Amino acid sequence: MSNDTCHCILLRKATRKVSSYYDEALAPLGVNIGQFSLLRNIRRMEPVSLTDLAHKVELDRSTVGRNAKVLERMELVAIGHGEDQREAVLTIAPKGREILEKGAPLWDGVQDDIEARLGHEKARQLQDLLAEL
Amino acid sequence: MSNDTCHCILLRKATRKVSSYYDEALAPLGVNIGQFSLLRNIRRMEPVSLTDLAHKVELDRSTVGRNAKVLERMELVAIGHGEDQREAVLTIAPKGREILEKGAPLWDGVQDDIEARLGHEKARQLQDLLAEL
DNA sequence: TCTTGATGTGTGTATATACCCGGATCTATC
DNA sequence: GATAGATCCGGGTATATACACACATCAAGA
Repeated sequence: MSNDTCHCILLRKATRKVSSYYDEALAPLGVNIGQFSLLRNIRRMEPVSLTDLAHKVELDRSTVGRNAKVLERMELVAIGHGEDQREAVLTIAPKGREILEKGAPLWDGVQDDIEARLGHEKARQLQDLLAEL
Repeated sequence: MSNDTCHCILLRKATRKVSSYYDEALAPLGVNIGQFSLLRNIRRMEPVSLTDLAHKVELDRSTVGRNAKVLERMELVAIGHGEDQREAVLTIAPKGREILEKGAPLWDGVQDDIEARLGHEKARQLQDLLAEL
């Protein structure tokens, strides 16, 4: 019984499902929604340190560090050093900008699909509820 | 902009947050919410094969297999063979039943907290919305 | 300047998750 | 009864995520 009403489990299922929608749409570009979103955050803050970025996206620093490394290997992001030699400074690489441009309409498509399915009212409700958790 | 309205990213954030609520509550028992929930599902279906369990919890078979292995190492679950020699059959071990009993009130606590914070109305709304995704 | 404490990373470890592939077993068909 | 196709699992590989610990660097004070 309880498994069907567990807020956590239901959230996880929904997250896996919705993630796959975005992942499928972005697949032609070779990135998943987590990477695409991280890329967008980096663009908005670049040049940005791992710590600042991690704070922004509300993920552990080490997690962001490892995710960033994947983006670096894909040549979507450049990881350099700031004046403070401790800082790893992230900037978007040319290929990364390309992905951002090509990915925008794909992301829009999924976003629109979801809102169309739920309706604007419910989509808004959902976001409000998630923020209250 | 878009990162703040991406259904997927917001879902992920909410999921991580809510997971931590349950994880903290269950921490004294040494299990997390994913393990506890899996345990509950196994109890409900035991003896159950990996494939059937995976189908039930909507996770990949290999994922469930690996998660089950962790539970086996913790001695919460026993993994044996059915008549069909291919099947890995899961059953709850004595320690597992203990965890299930002790965990129930802890799980209830978190569940109640969340519903108290949101209110029954919104809690219900949330679950309905998640199901529509 | 030297020491100390704070800050920023990277790595080790562990779980969660998915996809793919290979090996074992079962089943149906001939 | 033997073979072909279906089914089940395990392991390899890759990303995502967190926590703890060690190392490097910086900044402030003696």
